[in-house]
Amino acid sequence: MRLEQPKLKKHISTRYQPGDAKQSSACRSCLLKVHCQTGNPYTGVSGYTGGMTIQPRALQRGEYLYHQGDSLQYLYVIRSGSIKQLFNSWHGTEQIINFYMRGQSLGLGDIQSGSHGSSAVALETTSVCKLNYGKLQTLCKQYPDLYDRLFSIVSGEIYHEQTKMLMHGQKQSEERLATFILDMAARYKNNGYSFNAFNLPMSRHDIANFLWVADETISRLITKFCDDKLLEIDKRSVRIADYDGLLQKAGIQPRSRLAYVN
Amino acid sequence: MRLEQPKLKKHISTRYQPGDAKQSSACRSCLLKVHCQTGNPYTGVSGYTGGMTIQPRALQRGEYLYHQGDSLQYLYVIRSGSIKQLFNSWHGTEQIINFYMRGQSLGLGDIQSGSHGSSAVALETTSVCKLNYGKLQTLCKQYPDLYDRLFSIVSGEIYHEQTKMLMHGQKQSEERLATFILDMAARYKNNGYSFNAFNLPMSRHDIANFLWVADETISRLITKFCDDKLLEIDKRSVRIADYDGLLQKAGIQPRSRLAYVN
DNA sequence: CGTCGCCTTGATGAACATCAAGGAAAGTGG
DNA sequence: CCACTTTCCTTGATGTTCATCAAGGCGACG
Repeated sequence: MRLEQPKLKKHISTRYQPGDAKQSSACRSCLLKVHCQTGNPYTGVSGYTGGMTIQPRALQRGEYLYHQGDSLQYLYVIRSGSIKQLFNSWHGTEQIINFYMRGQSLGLGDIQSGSHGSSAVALETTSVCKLNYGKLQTLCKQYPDLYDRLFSIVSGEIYHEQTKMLMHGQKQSEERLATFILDMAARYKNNGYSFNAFNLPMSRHDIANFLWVADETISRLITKFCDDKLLEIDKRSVRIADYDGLLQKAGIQPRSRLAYVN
Repeated sequence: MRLEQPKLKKHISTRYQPGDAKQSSACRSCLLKVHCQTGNPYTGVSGYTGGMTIQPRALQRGEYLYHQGDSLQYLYVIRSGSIKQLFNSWHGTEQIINFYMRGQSLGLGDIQSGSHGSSAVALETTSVCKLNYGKLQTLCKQYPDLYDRLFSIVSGEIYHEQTKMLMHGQKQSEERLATFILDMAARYKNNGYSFNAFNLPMSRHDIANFLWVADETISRLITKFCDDKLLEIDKRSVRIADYDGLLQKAGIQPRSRLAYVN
């Protein structure tokens, strides 16, 4: 009794080349994934996709993707680089709520209210795809499978937020920092990079703000971790020297929930 | 070219009586809302609804609705009572992630993984509606508007989680407790109760756990708030004596984001 | 070279955890 | 009904973690 859904996969097989370099790792976890035509030869064609476009200009360090209070026009997915999500309270203080890295989506928490409840600022040169939310809704009506996928992603975001809570709930700041570093490592690993040697995109100050400790405390802890031969850090480049030791400091079991926070 | 959507409102007008007492305040924010037939005379009829049913037996204090690790079968909406969401870490400690009160949904963060990442325990005698997730998906395919509604709710949950983070990010435990109490007040108000006199459903121990402070600290702060004429507390019954004073202690502006945390 | 931003290190003090003891209310069994 | 335990909460004394204040190092950049 129902009309058949448009045959999505067939379209893809003719129009979208999975081998396309630009579609690779950053897109694996993207919410539009199979519907996306950015970076493939058919970008210009207006068809069943068209919701997703690459933001033409990359953001520079410190630049805002959107401001707290802006109305929600787009959702964003990070192609490369990283972004901090921050909340400005009325008495002028800033609180970093999240760090987003490539493949992650921004704005999902602002759908209900229709406006951005916090700001997004690039930590480094960052390129994003943007996705008109109105068009996304239309697209979803056409392809209910996309709805399911979106659902899964948004649900995952809740899970992620709650897991982050667990990290912050660790009372010792030492535990929190260790968990944070392990989480960063896990994220780099997820993106196909080395998990035991990477560059932190954020400043010490940002880390301190995010972990709710004083800047000086982060500094001290980092030197302590180095003294204890857990890490080797030169400015923002990190090498994990003793993974198990870090796990122990973090007080977490290898494959527990906290092993992947952000 | 597309089949018409089933005319939902028509069905409702004949089958569902909005005046039904059992459908009142607890259901206002429920995710199924208009699709729900619990508590109306047609409950037994298998029709386009049927995803949502009332859990026959109410939970008693301390009873588990589900356990961490259980596979996700249902989403739940609280009809009356309250529930704490808690995470058990491998070294045996418990961390309360959330308190849920009537009208709120449980399990949304567990959709992606397909299993409950934390447990849900009743704080008092609690009645819930349960909602088979598989059926919900089917229902959504039939009524895309339901999808949009669900989406909004899940997005709101992210927003809510992030706002909770802001509360926890307040460094002084005094601020956190004040924010917590104001939040409880706001929730009672939302449910149609008095906002300046209510009963806390959770123990001091639970509050302490949730706010990441020692039990003794909560005790001391409460007596301090009473001494300062901000509150009058007898066991679990709270009366807010000085609302503005509490706001000031919490360090928040009347209608700011933190005014409604949970 | 000087200035600025970012980070580090040291000294001090405050907030809060921990340890310890006891009170009040509620349940339990006689 | 009364002892009895148990749970939950309160209050006090002490110690530790971490914020704050202060100073200086170091690379980047003009």
